[in-house]
Amino acid sequence: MSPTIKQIASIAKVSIATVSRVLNNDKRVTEKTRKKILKITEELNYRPNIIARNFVKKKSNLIGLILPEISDEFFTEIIKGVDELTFAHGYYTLVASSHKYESLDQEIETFLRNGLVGGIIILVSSLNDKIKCILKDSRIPVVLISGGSNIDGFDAVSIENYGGAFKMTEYLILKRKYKNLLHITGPQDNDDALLRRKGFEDACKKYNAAFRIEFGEFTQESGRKICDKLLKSNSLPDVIFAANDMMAIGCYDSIKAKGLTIPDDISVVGFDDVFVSKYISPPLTTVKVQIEDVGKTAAEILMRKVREKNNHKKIISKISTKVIIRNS
Amino acid sequence: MSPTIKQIASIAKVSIATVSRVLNNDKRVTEKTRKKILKITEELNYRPNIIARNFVKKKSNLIGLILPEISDEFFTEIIKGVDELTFAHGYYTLVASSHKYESLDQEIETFLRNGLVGGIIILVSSLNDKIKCILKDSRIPVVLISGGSNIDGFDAVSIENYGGAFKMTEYLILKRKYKNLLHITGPQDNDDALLRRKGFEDACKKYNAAFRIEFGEFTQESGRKICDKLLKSNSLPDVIFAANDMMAIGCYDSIKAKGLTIPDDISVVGFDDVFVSKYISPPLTTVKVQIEDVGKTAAEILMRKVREKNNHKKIISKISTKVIIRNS
DNA sequence: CTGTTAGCGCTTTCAG
DNA sequence: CTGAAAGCGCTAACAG
Repeated sequence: MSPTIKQIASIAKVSIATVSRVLNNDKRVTEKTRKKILKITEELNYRPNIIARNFVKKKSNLIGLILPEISDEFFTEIIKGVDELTFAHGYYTLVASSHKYESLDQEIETFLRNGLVGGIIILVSSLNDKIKCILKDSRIPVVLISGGSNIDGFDAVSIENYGGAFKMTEYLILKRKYKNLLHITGPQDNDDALLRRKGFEDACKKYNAAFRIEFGEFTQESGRKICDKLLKSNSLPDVIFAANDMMAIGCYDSIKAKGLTIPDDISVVGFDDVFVSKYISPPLTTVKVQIEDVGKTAAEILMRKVREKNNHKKIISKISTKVIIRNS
Repeated sequence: MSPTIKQIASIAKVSIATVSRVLNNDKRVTEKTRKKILKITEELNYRPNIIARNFVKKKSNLIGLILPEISDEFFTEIIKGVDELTFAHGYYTLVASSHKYESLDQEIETFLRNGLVGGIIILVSSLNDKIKCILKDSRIPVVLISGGSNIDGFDAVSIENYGGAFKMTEYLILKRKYKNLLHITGPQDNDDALLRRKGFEDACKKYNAAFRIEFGEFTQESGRKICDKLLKSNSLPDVIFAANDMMAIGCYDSIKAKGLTIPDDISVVGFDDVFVSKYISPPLTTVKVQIEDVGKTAAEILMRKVREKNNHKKIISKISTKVIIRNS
């Protein structure tokens, strides 16, 4: 068995309370006994039982990170950002994919109440009422990573979706002189997709450009399919603005398969700036999102909430975006 | 406060033992009381306190996954593989980057003994004696994800590094008729790098091909630098076999900057088959590693060990590799 | 079938 | 400054 404070106490011939005090840097111990106890813990290579400690203190040094799935780069960056920050605060990160939302609400509820974690970060593409309701009376702090709309009353960090899409569209119309634009949006219940679309539409309207919308799924495959269909028709837009890079890459596949060239025959731009975007040919013009910052910021907010139990001020943070001009 | 079994017991007018029994599917409870208690737990929306449960049972439904860092795709895939499998077994995954190995051994030791996790998966590039020693007398199961050499006495999963490199080299010599090869290896204390290099060398020797080695760091930057230096010299090899794709991409950067073309002027191949490899131009010929399987297999082994406490047979699993021929 | 009770390892009053 | 003792929520003998 691992040594316990009881054993240490008996060896040091003091009470367990004293040992506990030393371990918790309580000042009320003579330097002499402190030294003695420290020496013994050292020799026995003692590690406090965190479970026991968490149990009695009714708090946890774990934070939960619930993701819809752990698949692409986007999630890695978030995990990384969260882990870095929480680790620096002495917390561990429990990563749980909500496994295709089979029962996101159940999973959230369990996490909220089983005492395992002291706080929780949830990445949701959209917030339904049921989840809102569950979250509302959570006793542990919750931070949302979300599209950005519809997060009334929650701490959240989101991407500057609207602004990024607007800026990109502005660039396409004003600098590139495109007059006929097409936007491939993401899943219709996805907040990020919604806001990017709105940014696109508003910019088009503002500058009187012709535009239309196609409905994708944020996957490479869906981008390819939509583009295939498009190329068969006889009304090509000047540019395809895909709501994420993966769909843009799907468009690349389709366009190249047809023997057309980007951007001469048709231009394609994306959103996210995933790793591959600068390596594909031609390098993809896109809206850069510093995703690691999303995770980091969410963790920062959460850590603050966990510390300052009484701080109930809602924090909403927006991670800015930037148009990256390459050659597509 | 969240409801406890005590409250449920008092409402149901039974003892806490009975409540505990129905919660743990103990048969020794009448259907009637079981129903009654279940109804109450339902109404109160009771969730057992996992910390308390783990504490008294002296086991944990958490498994720890220690990574050197959470940066690239390689780690995402592993996290994904591990999470999927453990989740299916009712376990959660604690992801901890060992944060640039500041003190990997300390971190491992803490994990091993603080009671938090019931098992642990460690990704190490090489195993030093100190870590081995710590691992040797662990009371919880440990599975290593490692290069493959030097893992005597541990459960481990590794990549078929040697075989993959050998196959690739064979292909380069036999099919592509290259006579003068160069290998950029990885960090010198990295087992994966070591074995890939050995596979390369042995194949070259077997077929009497000329070869030399350059020393990289597994980073894109190091690949670029080495290649820059190489292109300035007057002894170009027919092909550069980089020990991973990122260095191969670095070579691409260097070669393209010089205005040379791949593979006509010089060929480049890699190892890993990361996501971007098929998108760069020209698509990279490489050795594919099914990395998700690495995580999944490690988790599988760990789950088995956690279940069958008495099973002390060591399991070593090797994930196979495959040469992917593209156009580089 | 059900209740009583001890105790997991630790923190935290409360006395001394 | 130090010790005794209670108790966190739950499980698991042990009695009945």
